[in-house]
Order: sequence, then C-alpha cells, then structure tokens
Amino acid sequence: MTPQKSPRLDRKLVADTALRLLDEVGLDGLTLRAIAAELDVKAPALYWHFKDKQALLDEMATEMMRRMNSAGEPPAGDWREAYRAAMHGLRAQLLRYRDGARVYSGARFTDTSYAAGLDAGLRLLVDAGFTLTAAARAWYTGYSYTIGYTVEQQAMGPNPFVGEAGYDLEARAERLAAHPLAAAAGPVMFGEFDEGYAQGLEAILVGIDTWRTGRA
Amino acid sequence: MTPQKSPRLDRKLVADTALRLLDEVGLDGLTLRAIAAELDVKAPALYWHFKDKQALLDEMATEMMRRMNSAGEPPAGDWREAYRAAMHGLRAQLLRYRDGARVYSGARFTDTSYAAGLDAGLRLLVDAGFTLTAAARAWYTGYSYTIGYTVEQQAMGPNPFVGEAGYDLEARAERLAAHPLAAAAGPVMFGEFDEGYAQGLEAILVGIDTWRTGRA
DNA sequence: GCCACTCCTTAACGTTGTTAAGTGGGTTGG
DNA sequence: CCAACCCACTTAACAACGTTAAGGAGTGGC
Repeated sequence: MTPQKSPRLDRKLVADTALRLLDEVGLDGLTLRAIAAELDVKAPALYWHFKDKQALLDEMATEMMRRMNSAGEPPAGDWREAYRAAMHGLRAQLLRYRDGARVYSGARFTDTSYAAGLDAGLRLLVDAGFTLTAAARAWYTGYSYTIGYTVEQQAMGPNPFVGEAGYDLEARAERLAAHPLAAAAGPVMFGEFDEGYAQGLEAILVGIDTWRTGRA
Repeated sequence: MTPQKSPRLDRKLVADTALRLLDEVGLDGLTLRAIAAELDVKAPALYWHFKDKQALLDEMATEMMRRMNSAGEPPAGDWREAYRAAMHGLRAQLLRYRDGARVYSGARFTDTSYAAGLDAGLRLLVDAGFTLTAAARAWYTGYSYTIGYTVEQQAMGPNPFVGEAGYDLEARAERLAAHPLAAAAGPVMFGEFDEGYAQGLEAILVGIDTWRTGRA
C-alpha cells in the first residue's frame, strides 16, 4: 500500500510520536508496543534506534527541551523578564503533555543543545550583577521549583483544571475538619495552579535579587 | 522454625520493610516479590493488606511523613525557624532513602496525620501577619521547591555526594566547552547539594516575607 | 463438632521490557 | 547482471512483573 523505501523511522519521529501518544495514555500506558503500533511497526524495531526504553524517554525529554528553547525569542533585556520567561516556558512545555513533568525529571538530555539557552540566561544574570555561582544557584532554584510544582500538579490527576477524576477538594475539607487552617489551605494549594505558580516564582525572584552585588 | 501465630504482617510492618529494602535496591528494584521475600511471605499475601502496589507506595510515603512530623520539636517561636525546620525536615526524610523523593511525590497519604503539622505551621505564619491564602502559598512554594530539588538530586545517581556511578561533572564540562557559563555552572548546580538547597530556601524565605502584612 | 473468619499459599494469567535469530529490499562491487 | 552486503525491520521467545482465583491451615464462637 504505502511502499516506503529507506528507513521508515528515526529518533525524532519516534520521540514525536511517543510524545503525542503520551498525552492520550499517560506515562503508565506508554508501552513500547503501543508506541510501535502507532508507527505501524513492531516493538523490537525501536531497539534499532534506542538502546532501551529509558533512552527513548531521554530523547522525549530532550525534544521537549528543544521545543522550549525554540519557543519565544531568546532572552534579552531585563534579567527578570528573561528569568520569568525561561521558567514559565519550561512550565508550559511540561504541562503540554500528560505526565510531562515526570518524564522530564528523571531523564537526561541526549545532546548539549540545552547549553545555549542556559548560557544566555546565565550571561544576563551575570551582567546584572550576579556572580557566576549566584547566577547558577538562582537558575537552579527556579528550575527545581518549577519542576517540583508541576510534578505535584500533574500528580493530582489527568485533567488539571477541571476536577474530573482528579483530587476531590470537598472530601478533603471534610476529612480535615479538625484542622481548619489545613482544610482551608486546600483550595489555595490544589486549585488555581497557574496563579499559585506565578506567585511562588515572584517570591523567588525577590529572594534571588538580594544575591546581586551592587543592585539597583 | 519460628511458629508465628496470629497475623504475621500488618500495614506498618510491610511499609517499614519496604522502606528499608528501597534503600538497597532502589525504586526500580522494589518488586512485590522482593518485599514479600524480605518478610518471609509470598507476593500475593501483600494483597490482603493493600489493594495494589500503589497503595503500598502510598503507605510508604505516609510513613515517611509520619517520621518527619515526629522528628524534632513541634514548630514554635519564629515563623522563619519553623518554616526552615519543616522544609529541611522534609528534605532530610526524602534523602533518607534511595529514590525517596520520587516515592514521596506521586503518592497520596493514606490518612490525615499530616494535617496537624501543616495546621501548626500555617498557624504560625498567620500569626506572623500572613493571610491564610498567603500562608498556604508560602508553604506550598517551599514544599514544591524542596521536592523538586531533591527529586533532581536523587536522579543524578544512587550515591549523591560521592560521584560513584553518578553524574560525571568533568565530562560535562568538556562537552560544554563552547558554552563557558553553562559549563562552569555544573559544579554549582550538581555539587554541593546541601548548600545549594539551603541557599535557595533562604531566597524563598526572603521572597515570601514580602507577602506579610504589617511586617517587622 | 462444625461453621465462619482471618491470613496466607499455590498456581496461573496477561503484559511488559528485552534479546536472539531470521528476512527482505537497497545499495554497492566486480 | 548477479552476487555480496548491510540496513532496518519481523517473528519468536524469555524472564520478570503486577495481579487474580482458588484453596487451605489455623483460630474462635456456639
């Protein structure tokens, strides 16, 4: 029917297809056989292109990072703007796929294409008065926060904003009747994720600003 | 040999044993058969006490949380001290086991015993001038940061401080020769984890302090 | 003495990641 | 023009995993 010549698969096609499938079935449902079926191929064929499943997941994470770096303009101008843009961009990319944050953490990049963006970001911080050490710490602090926050958010359920099959906040409030503050904190922590994330990041910005020398 | 009467297992014994085994074999090696063997029991016996493996992992995470709450004195005095103690205590508990952070995130507590500690922490923040919403956001910001940071740290390798079979920083620096800042940032981000964590948390403390009303 | 309940065993099922061996089509060399 | 060769995939199979079904040993009540 479709007389393909030459290789039918390559690493990028497999990673792209796996990312699309991830959104439908989640990380637990992302089996090699399912990915292969989506590519009209049998599972062992994937082993020609990847050493094992983790290598495929690494390539998926790397692809997510590439899309993150190619989205939006390169960092310029105010260091705060660049920092915000980088972290929000990371978060947006993690949220684009079901269990995206869990795939992304736990993976190691398959190339060094992340370094250009990181380098540019650090350059801006250094030019703004951070030592290199402080700049690296500042970057990694926001990076860790973003990943942790998004992992926790996606762990709440497949559909983050609607409560469909997700975390039942009303039931939680009833269980915690004996602890009114903890009970009332539920909707703040487990609802309004976007706003909660943004505010936390602003707090980090305020905090790391104090690390700058000669700040203005 | 050991003629046990009555039940040999209960949820706590299973969770404790699984946590001890986790440290030896890691999350990927933590199979139901291995846990059962450690308890001198066959794998299906675990299904009498837990609905499925995730329920066991949930109980393990809950046990970690209980140990965290029972370690150290209850929060009192300065809100900063209490916040610091809570987050460092959480981190210490996550680091106590291999892949501890990955087990902990992704899990849901099996009871409400976490609420007392959370309630006490929030109370201190509210008394210090935070609105309840701000207090909850402040707590969750540090919580997310702590989990994200520790997940990333433990993903680097089984032995965090020694580089044994872990991440090779020198090789990384060579790969990134074209991006000097990114290359130099490696040792800051992926070494000195304890100091890096503590400094990031201090930045968050500075940031959330600005959320207080009538601060002094 | 018998029923009932608790807690574990034996056996087995389907699925998963992974490996070994085989195969066809495309390109290359003589 | 045919043979040799290698790339890229298929078929077959394996061990290990989570999980379920069925059965049995021990204890307690009446």
